[in-house]
Amino acid sequence: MADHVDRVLKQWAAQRPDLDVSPMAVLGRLKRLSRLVEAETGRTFNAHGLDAASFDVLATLRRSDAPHRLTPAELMRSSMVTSGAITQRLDRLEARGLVSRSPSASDGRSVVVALTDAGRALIDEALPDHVATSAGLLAALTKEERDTVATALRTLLESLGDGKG
Amino acid sequence: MADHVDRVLKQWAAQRPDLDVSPMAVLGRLKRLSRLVEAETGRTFNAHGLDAASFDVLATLRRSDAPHRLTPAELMRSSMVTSGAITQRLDRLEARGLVSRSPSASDGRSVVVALTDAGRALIDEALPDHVATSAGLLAALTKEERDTVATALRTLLESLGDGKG
DNA sequence: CTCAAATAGCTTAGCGCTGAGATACATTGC
DNA sequence: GCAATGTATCTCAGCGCTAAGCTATTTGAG
Repeated sequence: MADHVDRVLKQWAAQRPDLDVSPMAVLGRLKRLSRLVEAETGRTFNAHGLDAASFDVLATLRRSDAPHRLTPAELMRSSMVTSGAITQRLDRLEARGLVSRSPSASDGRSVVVALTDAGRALIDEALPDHVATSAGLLAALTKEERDTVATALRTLLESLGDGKG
Repeated sequence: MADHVDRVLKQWAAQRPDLDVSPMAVLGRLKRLSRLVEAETGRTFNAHGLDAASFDVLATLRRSDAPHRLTPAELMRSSMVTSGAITQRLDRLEARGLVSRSPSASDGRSVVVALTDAGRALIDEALPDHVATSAGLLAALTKEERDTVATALRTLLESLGDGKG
């Protein structure tokens, strides 16, 4: 029973026995799994005329309190992409009529992004599918295993400063 | 004690209590952690004049049996990127004199990619740094926790077909 | 042997993101 | 009140990747 990373670790043990490459057992799998998960969830997004970037923005708006409005700066902090990326994501979503931009009343520099009715309808339609896809991706683990992994990943995220950012 | 994903889960519980979003406790953290790890390891690569893509190719060659030769197709299967991406990665590495391409003796369609002396020197210099960075990223977990996570991630990868591919 | 199907590698248009920088407005310290 | 600093958003050139498609070669079924 060996996955790709097991083979990689074995190769390193043969070629560089002086190095302790055990961190790769976690980080190598994290990277590969992340890619596979992105590919699979991406298919669900596509089925609803979306991609991961658009879904990310719509879902972030949707889960914020009604009336589902956030500024580009808030979207940026939630998404881990640069301000330029948010501008472009919003350009695309606005062109499709899924979000609206209006000037902020309280801050002359800022903009308020809101879900339109069409945007809200689309994300509410895509969400259950996305959740089902996500559950399917984790089906190989028991609930206890999922909790253990979630807890460990949270510990790592907190140690890296995610949570205050 | 709450990280970004805890807040997201709480928002979903308030906005869509009908959905079981618990898979996001794992997948949301996987995504964020993956991004943070990429950013941090990327800094180490940069410090050696590399990026993740170049390091990936050089490391894959380096850990294969001496004389560290692989075909583009083998590099492609190891890296989870398309053949076009491999062509371009090799173009860049070849231009810098870090790898060489020569026609395969046994298959007229194929090419053999080899680490040059300079390429091998560079990857051998960068590797210990990368391993140290990787270990640092996991410092918040005990060895037992790291093993538990690695095992769970392997289970997931195998369930998704990684390992036979 | 032959020819259709599979495989290897390369090409290129288009895409989303980054990084650097510009502009406008807000806040802070004096 | 005002200058200096910080913040919010947008712009855009450049980058690496994908997807689709091309050529050349190998494989395998009949």
